[in-house]
Amino acid sequence: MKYSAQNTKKKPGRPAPDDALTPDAVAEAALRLIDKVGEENFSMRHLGQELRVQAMALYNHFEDKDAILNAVAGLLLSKIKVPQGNGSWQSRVRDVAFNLRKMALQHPNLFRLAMTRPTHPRSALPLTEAFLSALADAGLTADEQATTYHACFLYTRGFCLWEIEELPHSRELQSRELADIADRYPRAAATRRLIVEPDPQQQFEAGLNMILAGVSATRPRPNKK
Amino acid sequence: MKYSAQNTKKKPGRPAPDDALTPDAVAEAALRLIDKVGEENFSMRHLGQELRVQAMALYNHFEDKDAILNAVAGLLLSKIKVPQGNGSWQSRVRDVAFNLRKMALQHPNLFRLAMTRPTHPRSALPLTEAFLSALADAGLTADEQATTYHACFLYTRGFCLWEIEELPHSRELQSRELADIADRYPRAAATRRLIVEPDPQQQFEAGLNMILAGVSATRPRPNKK
DNA sequence: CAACGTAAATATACATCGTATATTTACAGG
DNA sequence: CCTGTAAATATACGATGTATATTTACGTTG
Repeated sequence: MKYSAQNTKKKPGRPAPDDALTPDAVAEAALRLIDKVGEENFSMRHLGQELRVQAMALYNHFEDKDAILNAVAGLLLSKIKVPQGNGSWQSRVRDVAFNLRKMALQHPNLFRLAMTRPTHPRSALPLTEAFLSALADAGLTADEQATTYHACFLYTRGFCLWEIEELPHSRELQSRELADIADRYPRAAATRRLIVEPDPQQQFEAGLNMILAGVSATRPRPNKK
Repeated sequence: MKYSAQNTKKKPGRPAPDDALTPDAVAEAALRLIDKVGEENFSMRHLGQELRVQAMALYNHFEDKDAILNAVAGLLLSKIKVPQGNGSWQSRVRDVAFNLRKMALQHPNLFRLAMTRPTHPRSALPLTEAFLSALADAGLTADEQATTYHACFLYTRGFCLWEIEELPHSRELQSRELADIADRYPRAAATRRLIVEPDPQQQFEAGLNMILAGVSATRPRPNKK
């Protein structure tokens, strides 16, 4: 079911000011389209059609497709709400991580894009800052903050990508194959079920808690706020 | 610089048994090719040329391109050596993680493929088993093993992908942009340097140790071996 | 040993993709 | 009003994955 031609018979040439595209409009439309159809089904022609425009018109506003994807990534990151800190530093770290995961679950087709693009350092800064502000309150040195932030972020991102992209496939794995596996790797097969079957939210929280416990263990007397 | 036609003038028809392709030969060639040129420059025609064969010949041995990529992923995973356990459970977990990272650094163009494809559960089993055997010796319950394994694995994979795919880009970020960043997010900018500049090996180890410390903290009295 | 079915290759073709280039149009500034 | 230019269309090219048709020679069977 290819997207049909829908009789776009527009004359070439400069459009009326109100009908003109803007980079923002292009980026927003691209975001909505990818959200709907996934990145692998997103093409310049497809996006053009969504905007009632030929594909090449988009190149007046963006260098190439890559630039559009970068813009989409930045746009999505800018929409993540970062909680202003209340409560213990642990619960603030958790809040940030939970917000990230919430975005992942709401926009599974956009999450990888948002977390992967080079735009990332720039637009993810509020998020980073929220993480670090919590870790600073834990009394960590700058070095420890860096390591801890990195570990928490990588874990959170990795878990969300796993939950979105791998868990669904894992769940439909044939029991035939599972039996085959269980023969030679009994422990791995059993563990597989313990990872795939339980509530992901709890799994996520348990892993994050483990990291936070490691932080506390390394540095047993944090500053009281 | 497109790969040139190199005068492949072979007659159609069934080849001599010695000249015939095999699925294994195709998968190995694909692995080598992707290792060299990266997944995004890997095409059926390109692979065919490597094997002195038209692209369509490959479809006699694999369903489609996706199936070839799956085979490559499995092939690479099967080549990872898993250390048989010596030393404390912590050092055994570290060994497995280090082996994974070693493979990542040796084959940066193949690592994402290997870690992403659905083949994963099947071929990664020896690796999983090695992780779990160490965690079992730590005295963890099956549930705890599952959570811990998952956290360690996600962290390791996430770190390696970051090191391979993001760190290089981060390092060439313009100082102009950095200054811009430092104004509004001083903490994040400072942390960025602490993450991007130090030795990745030490960073990786520090993060992993943090997780392992969390495990020990949660369960302070492991079984002695 | 000849006939034949079929496995494994080539040959050709198509839709789709990103995008380079050329053309067209209408607004904006002198 | 004239004109330069911004923003659109139109067209075209090279790649890509792969469906389909064709060709060839191996292996089997009479």
